[in-house]
Amino acid sequence: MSQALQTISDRIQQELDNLTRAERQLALSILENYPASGLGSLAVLAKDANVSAPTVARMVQKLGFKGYPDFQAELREELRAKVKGPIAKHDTWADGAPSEHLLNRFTDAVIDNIRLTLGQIDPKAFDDACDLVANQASHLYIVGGRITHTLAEYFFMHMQVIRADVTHVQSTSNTWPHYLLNAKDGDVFVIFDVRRYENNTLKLAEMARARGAKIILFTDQWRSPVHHLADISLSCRIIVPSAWDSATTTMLLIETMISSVQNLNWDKTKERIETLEDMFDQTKLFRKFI
Amino acid sequence: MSQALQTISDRIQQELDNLTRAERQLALSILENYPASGLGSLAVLAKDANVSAPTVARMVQKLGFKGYPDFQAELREELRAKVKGPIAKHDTWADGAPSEHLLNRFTDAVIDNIRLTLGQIDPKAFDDACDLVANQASHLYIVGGRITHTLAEYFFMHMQVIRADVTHVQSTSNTWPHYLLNAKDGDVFVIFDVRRYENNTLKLAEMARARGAKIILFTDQWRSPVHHLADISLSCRIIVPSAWDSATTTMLLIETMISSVQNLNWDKTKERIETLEDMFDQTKLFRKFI
DNA sequence: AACTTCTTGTTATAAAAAAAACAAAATGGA
DNA sequence: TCCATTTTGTTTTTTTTATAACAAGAAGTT
Repeated sequence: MSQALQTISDRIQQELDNLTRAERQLALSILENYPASGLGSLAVLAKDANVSAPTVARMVQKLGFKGYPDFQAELREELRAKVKGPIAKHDTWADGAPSEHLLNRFTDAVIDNIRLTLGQIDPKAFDDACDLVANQASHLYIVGGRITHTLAEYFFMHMQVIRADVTHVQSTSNTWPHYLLNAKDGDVFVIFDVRRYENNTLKLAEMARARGAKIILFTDQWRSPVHHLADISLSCRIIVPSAWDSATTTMLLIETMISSVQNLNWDKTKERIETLEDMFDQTKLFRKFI
Repeated sequence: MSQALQTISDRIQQELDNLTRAERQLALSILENYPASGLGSLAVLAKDANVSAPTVARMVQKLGFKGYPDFQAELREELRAKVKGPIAKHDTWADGAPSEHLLNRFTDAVIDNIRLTLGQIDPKAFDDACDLVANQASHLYIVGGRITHTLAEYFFMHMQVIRADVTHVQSTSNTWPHYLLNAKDGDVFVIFDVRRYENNTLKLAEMARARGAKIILFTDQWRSPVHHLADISLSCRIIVPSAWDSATTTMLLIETMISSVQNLNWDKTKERIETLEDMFDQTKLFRKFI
């Protein structure tokens, strides 16, 4: 009955280190849909977490409950207290931090960026871009600038696994003209350029265009001058409460594109991925996929 | 799956007139502690409302449920949806694309990752980490692995501007032991390690720890083994509908930290940035703003 | 008042859920 | 590599839980 100072959620997180692999797997599954998942039957909870029923029973006992029913009773009590409690505990992202905390303000801004970015993106254009990137008939060049080169590299790293004929070009380097010598008609350039826009990148885009290459541009809401040359432009909101701009939304689009391209190329990529799975198997920290 | 537009609470209130005396008594009792009371056992609910068990069974059937378990299942589903909050209710993120489109599914997953990550982060720990990173008295080492090195570099790039004495170490490189020779007691290591966890990174962390350094770890929900050595661990959800894991949430935390550290160091950073801007202006690498 | 209909509760039964007992598998140390 | 220990899963048993069947009671009608 005595509603502890800490919630069951806190308690689980605190004990996370003392739990075994299967128990931790279960614990994370509970937290995933807290507290709803814990209010169903033991068997369903076990199944959702891909562990056996006794594992559930054992874990709740480890957490200090008499048994699963006792665990559920406290969960319900907690829910009851929360609903009754201070009207609508203002929804913040980071529990236990005031809404003025940077964690909350920053996250608000990023969610806003994501919403606005996705809201104005043309799905057709995005799909077209994915098709271009997935097309193994043409060479793929990935171009980043001073700030964006990490994003470019992240994209490059994944593309390298997914397909052949990928090159990472840094526009700030003075070696990039060499790469362009090899560019053929129909090749694809994925260019990253956010403010402050870089002259080198623009020059590179012009020359790529002149050689008949397709250009896909990742830029910000104000759009790099490269967008006049681009076949497809994807602009992301980058405003956050910081002296710097945010790359999080761009990252989201990049990752979505990676996933999409991977699907498009699945037959050809399969083996490469299987190798990757083998790598996962090597770590003993995860259960094999069911 | 089809979560009705109206909640069960609405449904009960709407049916209130068609219910008998005992049933109404029960209905009001349910609404009293909604939804917690409905998530317990039928018998307890009956007792709390001073009605018999069959009355409960009969009423939920009158409300259109197959039986009490069915009623509970919907209650849990409702709770689940409510916890996710209004942000998740966003039917589609990309206008003009069906909800099955990868853009929408991927964004859903990322928002979920952000929500769950922020929900379990300890703001105090985060602030402490920022303080450590901001402290210019100690040298700052930033460590990335095979996959995470782009994140590490992104963080490094910003830290380089904000403060002095920053080093970027790649744990996959075989030169990192040299860096450790210089590490002193009290120095700070920011380490990135997500699955599959890298042995090199663990070794590096052990040695850093042995030399008396503080360790801040960015990892995933399953937590790299480094977390046993870390003073502060920040774990991010990374699950997305893709063969790859998502770094977007980690990026969000990194950027928030950058912003926070920048604020903490503002007096000292101000000049650095101004100097840097001058240098860039002179090299004409960039266009002017806007 | 007596009959009918509708509501409610008690008891009995069937279904399910949780826990215990046991066996297999994985892990860690010598 | 082998053995001891821990962890995990399967099967069985016990308990709990929901519902069905039935009976008592209340309300309303003629």
